[in-house]
Amino acid sequence: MLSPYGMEIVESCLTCKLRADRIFCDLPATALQTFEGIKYATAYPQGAVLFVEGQMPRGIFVLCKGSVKLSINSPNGRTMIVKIAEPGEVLGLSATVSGKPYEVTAETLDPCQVNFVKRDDFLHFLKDDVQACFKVAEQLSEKYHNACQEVRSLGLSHSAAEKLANLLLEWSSKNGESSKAEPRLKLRLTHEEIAQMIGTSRETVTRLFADMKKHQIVQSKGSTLIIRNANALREIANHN
Amino acid sequence: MLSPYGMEIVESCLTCKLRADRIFCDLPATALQTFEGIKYATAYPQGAVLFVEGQMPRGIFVLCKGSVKLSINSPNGRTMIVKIAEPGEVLGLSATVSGKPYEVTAETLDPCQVNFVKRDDFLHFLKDDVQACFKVAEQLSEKYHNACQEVRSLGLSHSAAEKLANLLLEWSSKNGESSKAEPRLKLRLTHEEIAQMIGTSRETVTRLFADMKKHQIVQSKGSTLIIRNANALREIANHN
DNA sequence: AGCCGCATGTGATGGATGTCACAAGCCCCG
DNA sequence: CGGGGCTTGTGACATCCATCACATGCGGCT
Repeated sequence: MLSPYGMEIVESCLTCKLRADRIFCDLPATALQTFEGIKYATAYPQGAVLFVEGQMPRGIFVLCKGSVKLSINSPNGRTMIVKIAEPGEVLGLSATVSGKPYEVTAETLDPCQVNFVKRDDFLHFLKDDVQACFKVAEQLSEKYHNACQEVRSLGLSHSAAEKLANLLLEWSSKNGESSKAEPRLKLRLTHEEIAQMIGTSRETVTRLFADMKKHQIVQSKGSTLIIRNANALREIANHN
Repeated sequence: MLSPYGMEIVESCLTCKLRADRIFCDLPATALQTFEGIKYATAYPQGAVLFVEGQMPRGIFVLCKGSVKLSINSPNGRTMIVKIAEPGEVLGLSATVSGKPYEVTAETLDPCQVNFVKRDDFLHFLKDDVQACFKVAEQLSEKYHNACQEVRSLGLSHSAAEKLANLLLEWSSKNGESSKAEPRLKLRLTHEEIAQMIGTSRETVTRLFADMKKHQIVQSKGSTLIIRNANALREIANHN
């Protein structure tokens, strides 16, 4: 079966093969059954906006497939990318729980498959199921943890180089390449977007990459980046 | 009855007069009873460190009286104040839930009264009580919300003036003075600490205050600050 | 009163980086 | 193959701010 955007749809959370390794999907069968009843399986094309910061919360979006850009925007057009969400992450959770407006804007980077649950349904679900409720607390802790990392990176480093190095190290640790001598990673974002992730300008990012290439710290092959000197990167990341 | 640091101790959460308006204290009697059984009422002098970022979580600290400075520190001695916690706030919550190290360092600014609950006890408590668990989710949402504000302020503003203006407006909105024509607020922090809150240097804060005084935007009387021109402040806060 | 320690005020200076302006490269598509 | 649109690369320049180095002020303690 194919979805509108050429994706295979995972029919049910009960049979989803990805269940075991997902934070929110490994509830006991009974809870999952209830969840089945209130969720809407949906699909979005690339570039779709799930919600905008400031909107009152309509509900949660469980990301099953694809990736979603979470950003914070200012009225004057500046934008800061907070995170690229991957499958398993629950979007709009904190706003849905607290009833306050969404904190961030969520926009799909790929075609995405998403399970949507209306706020009321979700709150009832939580109040009937301690386990689910606890899972939510865990997810929120995770989100808070990430936000703290963000604050740390933004607040404690003076140079843009430091932040970029940190970002690269973080990325390479996420895809399991960090243990290798010369980790590789696919750059899925433009310089512009990377700049928005570390709160600097596009030109600065370009120049930093140029510098790093000159100093043999990284090397790029098409859209893959090879880290040739991880120690030097770590050096930069921990100040100067 | 007087505690070691000259504070009156609130004996029991059941009779605490502050209960109604506190997020975590208004559970039903039965739950509160259980909570009574696992909490340790403790008191700390000014300058005490409740926990340090990076430590494995020992449990939660419910702040009943006093205020606590939450900060993020870098190995190179730089420090960033994330928040000044007030009574009712639960500290170390997200780390305790997730089992990851504390994200921040908590240090008392006054003599403080604190209810401590060990991690294991707390987790069992949560798993037995949906309501408490939901409260925790709400608190965590709140924390996440604050962290997002922090990211917004750090990431989306270019000038230190902007951040300082934002901070002052936030403070004046918190103590209910913001509606007045000339809101007043007590400055309980030094310029150094204010600088750490907005991620800039002490000298810059001093200079910014001097500027604002010169332009009749604020005026200081001892340790109280009077905002004479809130609109000008808002102007500064929303860019430049 | 006088002194010490901390908080605040202020000038000089250099460095990092935002911004503007434009060149060059790359990719998609007709 | 050629052109338009996005991305990347690069120079020149102004600006903001961290940093250093003192001066001043203020409160408490002896």
